[in-house]
Amino acid sequence: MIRGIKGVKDIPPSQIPKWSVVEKTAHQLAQGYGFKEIRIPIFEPTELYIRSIGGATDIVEKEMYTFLDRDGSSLTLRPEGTAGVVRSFIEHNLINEPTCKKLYYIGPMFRHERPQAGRFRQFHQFGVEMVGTTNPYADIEVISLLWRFFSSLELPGLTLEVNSLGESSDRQVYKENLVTFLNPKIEQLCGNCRRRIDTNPLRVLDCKVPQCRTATEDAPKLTDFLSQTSKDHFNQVLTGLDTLSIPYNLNSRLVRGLDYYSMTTFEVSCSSLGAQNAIGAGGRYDGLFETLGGKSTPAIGFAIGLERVLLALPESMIPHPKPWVFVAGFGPLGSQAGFSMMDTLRSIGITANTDHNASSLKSLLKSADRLSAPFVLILGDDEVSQHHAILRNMQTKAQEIIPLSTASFTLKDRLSG
RNA sequence: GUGGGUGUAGCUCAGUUGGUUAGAGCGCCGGGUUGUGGACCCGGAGGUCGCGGGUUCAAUUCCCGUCACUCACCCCA
Repeated sequence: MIRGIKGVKDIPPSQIPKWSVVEKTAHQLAQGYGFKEIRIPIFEPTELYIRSIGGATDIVEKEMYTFLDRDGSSLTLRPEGTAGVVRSFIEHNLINEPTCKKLYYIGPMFRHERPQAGRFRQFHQFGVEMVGTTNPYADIEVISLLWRFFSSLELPGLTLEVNSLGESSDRQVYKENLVTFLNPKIEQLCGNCRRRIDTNPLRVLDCKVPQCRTATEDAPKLTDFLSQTSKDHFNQVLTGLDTLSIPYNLNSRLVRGLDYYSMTTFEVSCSSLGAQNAIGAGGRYDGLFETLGGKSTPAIGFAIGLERVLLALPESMIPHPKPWVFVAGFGPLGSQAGFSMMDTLRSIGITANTDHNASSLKSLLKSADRLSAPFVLILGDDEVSQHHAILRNMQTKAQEIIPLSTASFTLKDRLSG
């Protein structure tokens, strides 16, 4: 038997209704905010991700699915969406397209991690990118869409945390101060963090190891190193969130794991999720375009993990199936008539189905029951010769005799009621 | 990559202090006669007890290894 790949899941028919609500909500809300959908490739040159995400990050160091193409060039299955969108943006000069400054995507991402609850090797993200403006209103709009997506789906136990990483010059000064603070305390830090002092000192603040927490309690705060411009920007974002009544917590330790973030960053976590509780996150990445060889262009976006959204999705959000009719044609005349009736129904948009393995009325009804058909159209030889059919409501057991000539219209009426 | 838990029927799980034909519930198939589903009753199919090795007269049960699943660390959405 050939098994599927570890951490790569099938989505069985029973799960599709959940996915449909979530995807539909994503499309409708994103478009309602003026975002246009973009579909980018599932694999890209490896270099794209190394340069955008950062060579010292876990994603690049140990989680990418990287392989050689036949010509020897290195390709990578996308571990996230922003890099590809920005690459596409630069490559096609989308900055000149007025309709392309707000883009969204939905699709699979790939990271070689050890699977656990809410974490898979192939997982799906819904993300948006707003390109070309430094205006704080852009930040607010993006966070508002993120928050509205979750509240439309009625996910319980959400917390929004926000922080500002400042401009890269702010961060440079801060980093030096932080390293000076950390170096004397190096003995108290975990092995991971000792390494981080050189590679990415900001992440030390994000460490969950208790000793690291206590060691960094009095660490200098990034907020104190922000330039006036950064401070003003961040304050306007916070004021905007207040105006829109979006609840948030300030978290000066919130550091994103991808190197390209700057200024505003945010993360939504969900208390009903267990260990992997980050359900959506994002921030500004004003430097990424330049990093990838484009013109300096500010941008902000987020990504949401759809599997995690599904885990937290309340049962009540799953829509009831549309009413449909099971056609039970039996006997030489009945099965003929049933078959053409089914086609007539489908031609006017009524969902109709039957079971070709059932031939007696009993077995047909049994099959209809198992498919939880709300209505069954009974068509035996007797009915055909009398030019009518029996419409059975499976829930109430009520049956009515309807003329064959107008059956499809009667059906349409009954199903919509 | 590290650690814990689990692996018995299609599914959820009992069980065997090592001993002839391994159980339940649900599901599935058939029957309870002739054209009416779900309930009930009766019957039936279905398992190399994850795989490999070891100990033993004897292993599904004990030991070792391995693989898979799962949760957590880490990291992230």
